[in-house]
Amino acid sequence: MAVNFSKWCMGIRPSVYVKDLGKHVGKEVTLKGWLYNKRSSGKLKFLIMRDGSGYVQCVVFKGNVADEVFENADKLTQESSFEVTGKVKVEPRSVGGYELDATDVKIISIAQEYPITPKEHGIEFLIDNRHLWVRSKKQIAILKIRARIVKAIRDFFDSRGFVLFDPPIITPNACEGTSTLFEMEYFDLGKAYLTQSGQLYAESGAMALGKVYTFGPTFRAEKSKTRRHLTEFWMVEPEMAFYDLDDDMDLAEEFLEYIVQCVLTDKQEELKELERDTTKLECVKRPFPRISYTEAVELLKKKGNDFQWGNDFGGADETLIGEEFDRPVMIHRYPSEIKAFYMKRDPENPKVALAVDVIAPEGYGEIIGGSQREDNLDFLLERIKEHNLPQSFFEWYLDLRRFGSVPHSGFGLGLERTVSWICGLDHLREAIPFPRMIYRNTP
RNA sequence: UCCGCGGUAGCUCAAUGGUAGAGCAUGCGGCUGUUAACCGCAGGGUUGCAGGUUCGAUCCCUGCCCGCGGAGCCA
Repeated sequence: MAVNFSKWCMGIRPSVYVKDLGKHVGKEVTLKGWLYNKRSSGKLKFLIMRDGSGYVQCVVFKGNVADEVFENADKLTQESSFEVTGKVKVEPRSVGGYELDATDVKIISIAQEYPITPKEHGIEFLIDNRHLWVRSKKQIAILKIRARIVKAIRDFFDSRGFVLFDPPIITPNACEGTSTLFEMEYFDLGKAYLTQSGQLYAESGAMALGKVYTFGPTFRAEKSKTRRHLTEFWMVEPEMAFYDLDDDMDLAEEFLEYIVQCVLTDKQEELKELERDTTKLECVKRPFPRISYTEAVELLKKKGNDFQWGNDFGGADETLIGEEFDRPVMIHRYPSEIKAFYMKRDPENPKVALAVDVIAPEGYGEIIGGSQREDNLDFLLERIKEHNLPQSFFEWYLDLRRFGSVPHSGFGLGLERTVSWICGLDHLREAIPFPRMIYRNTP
């Protein structure tokens, strides 16, 4: 019996995407996408199609097509979906360098009046329409760079013997005991919280697998209202057995260099769309400057900032320090009092912790926070008491010191801050598809 | 929570104590090379809400609501 295979084998997916038009010069192709913009000149229409992969200008000339085709082109409104068939030609006058000489235009769906016009809009309006705003050129460029950064992060660790180790999102207590967390009722077990960090769990993973990394969303219920904060953000946290603070810093700088160089190599077009000054990114090469907290305080004082040893740096302080260098700067050995309970104190100076923060250049602030972890059971018990943390919640964590404790270190990198810095954004809300902020959880 | 700024057409903004204006978007018309195209015409408004002052308030005053930016906290 004859079977009509074509009925089952042919879907509706496009056979050609805009980014590949260079391979089809002189040939007729059919593209599917949305109308980005339209200009018309009587008998001549220019349709700018976007299909997610790129943009191409399609020329519809009344004399060359059926009346119905020309009418279809006329009916298309901004963001209407359509299919266009035509011959690909090289055209320097056209954006992207190629152009489609249309022979057929099929309407898929006419868009209603599209709210995001080619003129300027306010940020509130754009965020209200975030689900549509992601179709805009700059947003597409940012989202593509974000995806490339995520791939660079995974590639970096996967190719260096790290194992992905997923921590829980729902936790029974605050990991570090400092931040305000999102609270929930967990059946009959009482209150539970959305995680603020996977780090403590990652330590368990490092004791099992040697080198691990966690990568996922984390949550902070702080009422932060600045361009540097989101309530939901992504963090990658490597954790390594038998790494001290120096090893930790070596890894952090190699990691950042790798991410930036990947974006520079693969995302030139997107960086250009964002008008990013790439010479600033090209500087991001090892070695990064390493200064102690104490040296950073002296630097601030020299710059006329009346900063007291023992305080934590604010955003303005970080910017001042960052300005001194053309690449990320690593600040290590912070006062232990302003750092988390699990950070190991420096045996040579117990007033400071073996911690490191990496400050991005150009005022982007802290993108990495890390440390060597306290591996001594007794010291860790002391810290937990000092911080007034409930020891019972940390028994499992203390077990990691009871059963074959080793020196170990790790750090956390904030994904959106990294995206924001590399893209040169002025607010974190554009670095994630759907930002969650104190006064906004929609769309 | 504190400090500062704002709310006028679908969007971005302007204006004056005396009938509310532009650009974009939308509709119609024009143009064979446009690049946020351009030109002409048209529709589109309870000026955030509630009071007060005034002959008259979008404008001045009071309160409230909403938003934005910054601080603290942090990635």
